[in-house]
Amino acid sequence: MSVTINDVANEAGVSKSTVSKVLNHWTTISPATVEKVHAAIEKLHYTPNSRAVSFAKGATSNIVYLTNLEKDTAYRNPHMFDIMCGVHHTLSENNYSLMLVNTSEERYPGEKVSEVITSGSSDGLIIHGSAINKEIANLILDAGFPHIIIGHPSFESRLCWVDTNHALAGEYAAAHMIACGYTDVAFIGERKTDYISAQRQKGFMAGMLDRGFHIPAARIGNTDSSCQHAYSVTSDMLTQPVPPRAIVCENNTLALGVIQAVKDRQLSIPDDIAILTFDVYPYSSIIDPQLTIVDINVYDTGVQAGSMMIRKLQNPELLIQSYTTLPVIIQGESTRPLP
Amino acid sequence: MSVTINDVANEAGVSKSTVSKVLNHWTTISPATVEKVHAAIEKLHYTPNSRAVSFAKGATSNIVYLTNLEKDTAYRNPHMFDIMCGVHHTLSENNYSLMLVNTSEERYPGEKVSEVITSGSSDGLIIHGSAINKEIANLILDAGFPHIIIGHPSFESRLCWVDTNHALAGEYAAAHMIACGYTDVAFIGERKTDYISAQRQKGFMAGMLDRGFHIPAARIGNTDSSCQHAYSVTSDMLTQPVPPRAIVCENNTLALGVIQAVKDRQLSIPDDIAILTFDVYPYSSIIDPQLTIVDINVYDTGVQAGSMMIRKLQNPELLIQSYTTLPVIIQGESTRPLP
DNA sequence: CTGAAAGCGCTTACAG
DNA sequence: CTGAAAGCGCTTACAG
Repeated sequence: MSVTINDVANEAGVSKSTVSKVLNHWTTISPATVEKVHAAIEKLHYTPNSRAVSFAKGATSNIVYLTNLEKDTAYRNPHMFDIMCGVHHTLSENNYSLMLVNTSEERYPGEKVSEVITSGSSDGLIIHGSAINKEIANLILDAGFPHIIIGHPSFESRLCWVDTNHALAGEYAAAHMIACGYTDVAFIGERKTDYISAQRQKGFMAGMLDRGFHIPAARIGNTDSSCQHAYSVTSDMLTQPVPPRAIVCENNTLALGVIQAVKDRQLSIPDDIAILTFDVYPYSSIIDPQLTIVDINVYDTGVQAGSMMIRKLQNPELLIQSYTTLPVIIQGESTRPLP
Repeated sequence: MSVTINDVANEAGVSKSTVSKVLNHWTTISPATVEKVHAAIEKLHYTPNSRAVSFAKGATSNIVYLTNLEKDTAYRNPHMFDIMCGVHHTLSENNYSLMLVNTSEERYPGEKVSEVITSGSSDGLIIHGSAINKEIANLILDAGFPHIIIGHPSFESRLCWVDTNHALAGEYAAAHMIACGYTDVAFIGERKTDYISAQRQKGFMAGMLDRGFHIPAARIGNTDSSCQHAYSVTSDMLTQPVPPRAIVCENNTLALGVIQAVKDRQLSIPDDIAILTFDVYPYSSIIDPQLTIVDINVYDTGVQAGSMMIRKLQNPELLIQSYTTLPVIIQGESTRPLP
């Protein structure tokens, strides 16, 4: 019923080996033959059966995006999908397809990865940071399966990963504040155990120190990552004899609390207190005033991960462990150079 | 190198046909044989090669989720991913995988669908409303390819689709308002040409009328879908001699403008003006006050679409055109029964 | 530069 | 209840 390589071979008057070689861009076929085969393909509207190709080649041209998918992930963590879109973009350009696999409903840790590896349904694995754990790490390392992890794993290993440099983003925040003329800057972050928050804080403090400004402990506020807690921590800070001139908020949710605290004390942004935060978030656009943001282009992180995967497939020995995407400053109304 | 069906057959002392039958749950195999085969599979850690299975069966156990993916879709339209998660959940339960395909970078309309259909890389197509058009419709109908479209297509056809009943959601809004005792209720919607907004408005007005309350034209505000425009339309409405007692906002963005307009006139919510909107949105949680919402569980819509696809695969003749997921009221602080 | 032939690892009529 | 054999539609050494 559907057109096969044999039909094309007959139509073109060549063997199916030759058709196959044309399809796979072998350089040993004469231009005239290539021409004939293409004409036959056009005429018959032939498309190779991808199941047969996969089977014969022993490869799928498919990559799995492994992640932890809960019912409301789309709202709580849109970044995960933005990354996925970036990955998809690059793979698609390279004629790879992307299959979504969810680790959240596994019967045992590593179940899905085992399946992917042993069933041969995919040539490589891109693993979102939310899904990685030791079981999975061991499975892919033992099998030598091509993989890229998005986000630096929390444990040492020979895993391949790409990540954004959160400490660098913290430095960008410091540089921006100093450039505006703010030298007395506070930092409101998450719990001290939060990796990203700690990195950003570290980078921020180092960036300030490099430029000659030491941030004392009193200017650092750690929260339970709720808006409410950010509000109270900020309120406390603002009642100190000398309040800070500017505040760096580690994320948009904290920023909401910080802004409210500033407004409730009748202080104006940025004239009394300047504010900066990290990451464009779903509700960034409706925060009043529009915040200055140190943004990480996570779509680009996905694009990078996709490229790395393509490189791995060509050169499986490659050990990739790198910080890729650079932060970028999105200027809002919440910071302004001092006169 | 890797374990094949022959290895299992040897280990179990049966033919590979028999192993295959055990794998495919044929009922004609004796319990003793099944036992032996399972033991061999366990011992050898055998997993069937999915490429070979696909090829031999002529089917992939894979479904494509076709959608329009732009760089910032994850932020602008998280619903699309929530639906996708629902689809994935159901398919995964039924041992189907989900492949993501993007229509936004096609060289011509229908390119991706043609590829999917003719290459046989997938057994069915779930199409997000953002990706459907006449070209695609014709391709899948001509090929008789199993498909489910999420969202009622804007043109008549024999396509299979599932959708949520937006008019019904409008009725829910009316019923809730009446139940609270609000009878003079305004509706702020998008442009008149917006399908979802028009459906919600229609259902709302019908719901009010059914309960004996006619909504006059002066109580309907159409906007260009911006927060700002919602603000001005609402402000105008509130300066009328008799302002409405409650307002139904067709979406969260409009609600932001409406709330601001109400607050700027020193009116309190819900004591002076009650407010209700549709859909849980990324920033719903930070709107002050928390709004009462008529929500459509779009994850469930995805789940339904997945189930329908499974049914279609079993019975390709099935014509599915149905409204599935029911709306649900999420009570917030912006409406309250009158004393 | 081209083709005949083996083979990829399963499934499934068919025969027994 | 079980197995031998053909076949799914390609790719790829190999020979010429």
